Amino acid sequence: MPSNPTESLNDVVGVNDAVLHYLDIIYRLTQNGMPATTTEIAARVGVTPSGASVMLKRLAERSLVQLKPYRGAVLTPQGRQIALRTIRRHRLLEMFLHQVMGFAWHEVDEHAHALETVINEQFEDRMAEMLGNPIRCPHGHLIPAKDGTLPVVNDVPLLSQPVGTRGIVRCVDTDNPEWLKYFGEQGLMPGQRITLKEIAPYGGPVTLEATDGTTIILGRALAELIYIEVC
Amino acid sequence: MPSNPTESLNDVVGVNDAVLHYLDIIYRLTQNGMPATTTEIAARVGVTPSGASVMLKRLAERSLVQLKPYRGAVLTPQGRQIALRTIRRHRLLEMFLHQVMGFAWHEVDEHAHALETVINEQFEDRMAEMLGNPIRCPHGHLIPAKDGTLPVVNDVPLLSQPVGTRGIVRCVDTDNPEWLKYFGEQGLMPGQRITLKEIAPYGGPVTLEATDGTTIILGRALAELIYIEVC
DNA sequence: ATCCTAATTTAAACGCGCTCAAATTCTACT
DNA sequence: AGTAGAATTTGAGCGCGTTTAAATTAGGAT
Repeated sequence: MPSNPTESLNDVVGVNDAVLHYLDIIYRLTQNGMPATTTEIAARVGVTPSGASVMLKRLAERSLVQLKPYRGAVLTPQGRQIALRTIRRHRLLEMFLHQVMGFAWHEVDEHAHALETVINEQFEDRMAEMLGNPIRCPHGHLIPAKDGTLPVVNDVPLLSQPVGTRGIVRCVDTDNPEWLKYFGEQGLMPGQRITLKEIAPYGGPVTLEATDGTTIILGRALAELIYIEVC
Repeated sequence: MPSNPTESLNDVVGVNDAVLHYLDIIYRLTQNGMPATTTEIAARVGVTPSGASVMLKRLAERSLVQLKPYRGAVLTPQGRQIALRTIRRHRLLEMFLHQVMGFAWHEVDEHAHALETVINEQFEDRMAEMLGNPIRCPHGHLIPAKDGTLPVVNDVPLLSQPVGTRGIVRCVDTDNPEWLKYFGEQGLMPGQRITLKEIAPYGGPVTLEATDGTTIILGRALAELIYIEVC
């Protein structure tokens, strides 16, 4: 039983759940501009490095990734396009699960991951329509358009800004449910207006102030996940 | 990558998408009280009879079906329970897709089929809650409760009734999208009040009258799919 | 009772994604 | 430049669901 009953782009080369998962992960890992290493990919997919190595070779044969042996992998334009479609579906699903079905923002990633490779284009379109073509998922990640283009935004890392900066939280860049839950409890989610009050030296805590005057103190690791739009 | 990230009942014996699909189909085929034959099962799953035969043997080893060689298969209590859960999810999904997402009733089966094995219990519960614990899918099929029990209803086959009977359509027993579309165009869907006007002899057409006085003439094959509650 | 045909099962093999163990290649340090 | 240690790839093999082709069985017609 072939597992993936999807359309168009997919069956060009016999793409299935596993392939989509790899492409998705490689896309994320290469967003910093660097090739993704076999070991990194293996860790994310939850597989032995040797297993990932074999799979990467297959993806390369199908022209979905560009592979330099011992040097890591990058997506080809075709691979990137497929990855972007999966990511679009994932983030639309997260939005749908949150807005329509009322799941908490730290719960949506798990469900979306399970569903992203089995829904089809009609389902994708219906969600987008119901949600008014959102450009961000609940965590603030950008939702690629159907043609693979990404919306242009002004997000900057909170910690790239000088103390005193005021802005609106736009993205909390993690899928970790515990962290998300904690962020939520602190009121730190997209839309929240904050002022950067203090950055303690030597990797120390970061102090923020919310609109209502509440003071929020975060460890450096968490603060690094926040992106804002300065205003 | 193991494909089925579900819970409880499933991983008792290593149940996955393929197994769920088989159990679902065997449940449907055995509803008439007769064992399901290998060829029937193979046809529904979309697989060679030999393939189905092998798979059935495996299901029997796992005590999910009771198999008499050359005589057909029946679900064990355990197999039936798993099948009922999949069917519950399938029909809840159909209801969700129809009521919440606005898909037409002839479109929902396809989507539900793709999703039924990947959603988890939390998702199932959320749908049931949003829909107010419905007991029927959009076509009128019964939705098993979480404990596997089926609601008790008074559905009878339309054609088991004498001419002149008045009743409410409760179930249109097909998943065929074209037929469903046609039924819908005739206004024949659950809830519609109808009167059985005439049954032409020798397998001829069946004449109905809707509440608004409209006359509907159906071929015998389609009429046999309709179940009503007499009133 | 026997035979024919259709249904079913078995046997051998395949594709895919995976693991473990061994071989290879890269990289950084001396 | 040489080499140790880490990363990566290769090779052998497995599990699962599948297919094709061959063997077996069931059950009605004669």
